[in-house]
Amino acid sequence: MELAEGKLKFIEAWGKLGSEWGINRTMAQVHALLLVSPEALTTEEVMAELSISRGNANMTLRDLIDWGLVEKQHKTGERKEFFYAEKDTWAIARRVAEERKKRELDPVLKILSQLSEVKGDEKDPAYKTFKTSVADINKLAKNVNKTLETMLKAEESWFFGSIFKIFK
Amino acid sequence: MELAEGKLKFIEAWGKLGSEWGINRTMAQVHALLLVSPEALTTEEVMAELSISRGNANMTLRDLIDWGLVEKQHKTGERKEFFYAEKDTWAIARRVAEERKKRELDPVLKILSQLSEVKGDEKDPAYKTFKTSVADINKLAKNVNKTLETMLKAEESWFFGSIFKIFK
DNA sequence: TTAAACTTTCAAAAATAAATGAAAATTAAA
DNA sequence: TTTAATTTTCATTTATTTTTGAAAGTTTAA
Repeated sequence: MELAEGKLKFIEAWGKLGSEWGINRTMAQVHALLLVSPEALTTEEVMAELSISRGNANMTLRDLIDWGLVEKQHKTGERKEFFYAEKDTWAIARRVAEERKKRELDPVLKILSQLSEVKGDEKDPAYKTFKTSVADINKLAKNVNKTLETMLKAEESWFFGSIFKIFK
Repeated sequence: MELAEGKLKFIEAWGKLGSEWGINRTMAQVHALLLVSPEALTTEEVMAELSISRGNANMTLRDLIDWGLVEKQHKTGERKEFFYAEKDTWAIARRVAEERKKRELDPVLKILSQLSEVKGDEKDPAYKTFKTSVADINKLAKNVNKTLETMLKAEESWFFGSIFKIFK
């Protein structure tokens, strides 16, 4: 396979994966494009490579910056802004994990703890099932939360190394 | 908070979480409803509780069965079908992990291994960056894959217990 | 200043995903 | 069988998400 073809395949695959995980397809594609670009790209270049509009490119790049996955660069003598993607995969994974934890897991943990307070008739099967399900999910969510917190602090080799040491 | 209100909050939260993770909101809500129901429900009951159409209820329930999260039950003397959700949270997490691994991670691993074969000019920065990014993502994906495989085999207490023993 | 280069915004359009509901298909009791 | 109950299908409709593109805003060089 040629580089050009591989690049297209990579962008396509990353976009598909993103959309399956609730991330806008175009955003994932722009990220993929920047990931395989040695140099920072301009908005124009992103627009041209992916055939997307200026507005779309601009908003998507801004979102990627908000996620901490891309940074703006300025080149001396150049008026335009350049966009460069963080290349360290483990850092990317941590950024995504951190952001989604903050946006999604933390709110869910809050709601679950409220739902743990629901009072009712201990004889009522509906109440008992509710209680048990909420308690179980709460326990799992807290374990996931603790694991993520560990991951956010860890180096990749340490994190996976330690996991596999245990489960070998 | 009352049971009725808590139930609504739970269904709403589960639906929102689902949609953030690429799962149809209604499907997550039906799952939530069944999770807190001590008894198996009929299609009619699901339709009424969530105010959704027959077609939607039918398709959603079928999808949940495909995911292995819900099973059909038949009651003697009853013509209708009843739907019951697996209540063991760890089993649910494993089912979801297994299914998404199969549907999403496995195809990505396959593409990444193809992309590892891309040939090009070692002096070309575009080629070098492509190679490095693909190799790094491949490594991470394989580690995630191994961790998932471990999780699929493990008991919850063992899995998290072992992780926290290491990271204490 | 001013004017060209560049970035951002956002209402409208297009694309995509999900839901409806009535008809067709299936099932099982009479 | 026949028929009534129940489930499934799927063309249409509705809702949601994403993209466009032109206008407004901003920046910087002359």
